[in-house]
Amino acid sequence: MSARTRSLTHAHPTEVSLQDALDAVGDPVRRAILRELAGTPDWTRACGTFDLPVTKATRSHHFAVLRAAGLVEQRDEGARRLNRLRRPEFDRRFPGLLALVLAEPG
Amino acid sequence: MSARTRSLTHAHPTEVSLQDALDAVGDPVRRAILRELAGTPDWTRACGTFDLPVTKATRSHHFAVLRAAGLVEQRDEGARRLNRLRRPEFDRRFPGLLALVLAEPG
DNA sequence: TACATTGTTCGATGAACATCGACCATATCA
DNA sequence: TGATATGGTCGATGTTCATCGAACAATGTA
Repeated sequence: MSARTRSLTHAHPTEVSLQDALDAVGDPVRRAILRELAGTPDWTRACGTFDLPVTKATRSHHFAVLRAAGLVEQRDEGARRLNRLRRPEFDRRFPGLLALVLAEPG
Repeated sequence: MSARTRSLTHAHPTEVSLQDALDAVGDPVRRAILRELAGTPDWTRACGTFDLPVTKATRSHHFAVLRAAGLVEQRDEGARRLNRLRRPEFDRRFPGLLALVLAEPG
C-alpha cells in the first residue's frame, strides 16, 4: 500500500452516525457518484472519470465526505485513485438507505 | 373539516422526491418529532406537546416541512393541531428510511 | 367581553456548506 | 529531465436554512 493510500482517512459504516449518513446522501452530486459507482465493478473507476457538473476541487471534497460516511473505499493506483462502493457494509448498518439512492432516477 | 384544517398543504409520499424526503429527515429536531410521534397513537399529540429545544416559531416551521414531505398528517381539533405519522404510506414510497429514523437512539 | 392558549407568518440573523480558482504534490510519459 | 495528468489543500464567496422575536389569528375559558 502506498503512502498516499495509507494516509486516506476511512470510516467503517459501523462507526458512522445516522446524521452523517443522511448528510452524505443528502447531496445530489454525491448521490450521482454513488449511482455511477454502483454501475461498474469495484476498483475500476478513478475519481476523475465521473460525469459531474463540478470542478475537481468540489469533486475531491465530495469523495472525502463519502469516505468519512463509510460509503466509499479508495485505493491509489499510480496517479489515479480508484473507488469501491461499500455496499454490503453500508447496507448492514443502514438497511434500505443505499437502495433508495441507487433506485433514484438519473 | 374546519377551514383551518382545510387550508393545510399536505403532500402524499408518492409525490415527494427523494431529495425532499432526505432533507426532511436530515434535521435532528424533525427526527425527534418523528420518534416522539411514533411512540403514541395517531391523533393524540398536538404540536405544542413535543419536547423540543426550539421556540414555537421554529417548531411550526418543522411541522410544515414534515407535512410537505408526506411524513406527517395534521388536523385541527379546536385550538390544537393534532398529528399523525404517515408510516404505511411513507414506508411504501421510501422503504426502510423511516425505520432508520425511529431506530436512532434518543 | 376580556384573557389565555395554540399555532402561523414575517423579517432578520448566524452558521453550515457547496462551490470555485489558485496553488501544490505525486505519478506517468516523452 | 521536462511536460502532462490526477488529485488534494487552501481561502474566499454565495446560498441555503435553522433559528429567533414580534406581531397576528383563531379557539377556548372565566
